[in-house]
Amino acid sequence: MLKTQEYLSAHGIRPSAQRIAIMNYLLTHKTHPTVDEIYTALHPELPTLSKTTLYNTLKLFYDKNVTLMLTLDERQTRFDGNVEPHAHFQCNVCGKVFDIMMEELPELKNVCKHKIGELTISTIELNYRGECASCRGEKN
Amino acid sequence: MLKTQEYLSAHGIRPSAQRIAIMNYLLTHKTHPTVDEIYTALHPELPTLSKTTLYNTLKLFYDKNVTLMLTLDERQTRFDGNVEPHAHFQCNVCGKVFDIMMEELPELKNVCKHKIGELTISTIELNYRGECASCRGEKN
DNA sequence: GAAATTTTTGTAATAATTACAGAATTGTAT
DNA sequence: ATACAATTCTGTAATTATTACAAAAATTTC
Repeated sequence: MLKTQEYLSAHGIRPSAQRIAIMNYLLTHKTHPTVDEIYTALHPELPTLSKTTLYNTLKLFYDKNVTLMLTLDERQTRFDGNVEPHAHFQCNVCGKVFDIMMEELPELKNVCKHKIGELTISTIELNYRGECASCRGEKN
Repeated sequence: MLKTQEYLSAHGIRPSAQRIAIMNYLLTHKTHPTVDEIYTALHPELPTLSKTTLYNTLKLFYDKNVTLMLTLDERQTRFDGNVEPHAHFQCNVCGKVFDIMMEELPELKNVCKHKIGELTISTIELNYRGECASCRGEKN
């Protein structure tokens, strides 16, 4: 818990109880949760937490670069506390999202620059979709 | 107009007047329009077109692989009639979306397969974000 | 310890998307 | 051509993620 607090401070985020709990949840759950999932999970611990606070906090985390916002589904935004360069794979069947570590991701910036030039790239998002191992296995 | 009709038929889509108009719009406007933008643009031509038809049709096009659905913004889905392998760049400032042709995109499937294996990849989506040439130029 | 600032909360508003059921259109068989 | 069946289209209403806003609570500053 102390670690999370320092992590927030180091990124210029005042570590309130709510913020620590939310950040901690994101750091310990690599499931790319939606706002609703986070809200439900934190409810026992923080019964007074409001959705507005959750939205505000996640926006703050995003602005301070400690959280990614993923627009994998068209309806709900998902959040990711892992800000290392990596791609995502979402299964069409079960909907689960998997991390794919990919050191070569930053190199893709050059491919884009080479094609267009003149522009400044701040982020890259690489999303795969298909059928995951366990859903594929359930076919037989 | 005849071309679009054949294109739809070739993909197993019955070419109604609405469908032709919508597909035609997507093929001639590479701006990655939202549902609202398509609706407004087609209104003079098809005053009775309903939003529901538009949603249903775009879903159909997506299922039949003649249209991409882009989840670049978290709120609105955007649509793209260009199904050739390409990436997208969205400007943080003006919001415009640019195509980045990229033949090497299918190769990225192998990178993912190599890391995880066992899974089936159906689509790849690569999104860049940053500042476009003209917005960058307006700084001075 | 009081005032000022920041954070949190709850409610209400907004807006994209979907559900649904009837109307219109199109295709098919006699 | 006509009748019937299937498909497509339409408008309205419901759903739901997100945002706006203003007051309450907590924290910081002096």
